[in-house]
Amino acid sequence: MTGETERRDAAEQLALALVGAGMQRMGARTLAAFMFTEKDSLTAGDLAEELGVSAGSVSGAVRMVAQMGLIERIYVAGSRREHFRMLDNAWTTLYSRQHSVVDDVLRAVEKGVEAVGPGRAHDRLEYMRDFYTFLINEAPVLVERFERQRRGEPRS
Amino acid sequence: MTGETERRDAAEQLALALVGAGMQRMGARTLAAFMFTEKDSLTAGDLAEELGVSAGSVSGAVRMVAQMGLIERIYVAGSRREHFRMLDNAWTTLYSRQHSVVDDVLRAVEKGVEAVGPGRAHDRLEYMRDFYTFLINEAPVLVERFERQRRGEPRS
DNA sequence: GCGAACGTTCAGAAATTTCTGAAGACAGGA
DNA sequence: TCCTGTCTTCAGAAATTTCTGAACGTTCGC
Repeated sequence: MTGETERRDAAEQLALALVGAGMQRMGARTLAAFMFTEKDSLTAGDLAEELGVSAGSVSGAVRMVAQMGLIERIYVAGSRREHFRMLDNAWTTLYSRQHSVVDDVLRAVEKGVEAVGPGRAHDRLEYMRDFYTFLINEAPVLVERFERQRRGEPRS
Repeated sequence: MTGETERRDAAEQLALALVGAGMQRMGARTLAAFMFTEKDSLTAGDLAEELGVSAGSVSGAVRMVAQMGLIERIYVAGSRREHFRMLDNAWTTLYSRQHSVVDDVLRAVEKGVEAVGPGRAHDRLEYMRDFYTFLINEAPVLVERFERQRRGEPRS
């Protein structure tokens, strides 16, 4: 249907959008490569070639993305190289992870609430705290709802 | 209750957390300053002094934060300076804005779906597209629910 | 029109992030 | 044990982001 060039362009564009969303460049490109491959798994060498970067860069990027829980190492018999595969729930995982960032903000705000006496600032901080708390609680519910809906299950 | 130092420390900590969430440093510090002030409004000069940075930096940061819709210019009679105030709905606004970033990702993914023929990649892209579409749709609902709940209104 | 008070812009400095490539570590086979 | 293929680490290079400060605009009062 489409040429190799179009595929790569689309992958690069996705990577760019992910960078815009706050991801490291190399990690984003790695994830996009997994997104667009037809192969079962990719090795560090595959990635280096596909992305046109050094082995060192790939090593770092893969480590980061793996630790984010988006890809996993798999062991392929008869191959000495390490193979990686993208997890099915990578995107929902990524969404949840972004909420761990929200958690950091929330902790900072809670400290603020304690550090400030009554007044406008205190009120503002409480409002913010409440909203972020709400988000933290609702995010997993949202993801769960998506998954249920996708599996075609009836609403709980 | 607390000293000036504690207040500033807490503000800096919030700024740091916001940077972790992907905000520009200066914008985050500006927002934190608004969060922690007891004043009605702040001028560029106030911010420069509070944050210990140049007028140029403040100008850029204020522009960015204002354009994000988190603060607004207000006109104070008898003052030639421009005053700024944080909007009450700043945090829900910020949350919604983050979803405009999600929108960029979604567009890139949709392009990918078109650019790739049937196969694993196509399936993965579709799954991702569906999840991000779901998020885009649900985010405003979530915010609305928070606001209703906060106003103490009964569940719709 | 002129000066004072503010705000903005922008070129370059400073700081930070990102990438590379070479050296090293490690595992397996001979 | 030594060699080979693969992965990791890390110091420094390159690119990018961020901040400053000086020059320039604008507005207002006189």
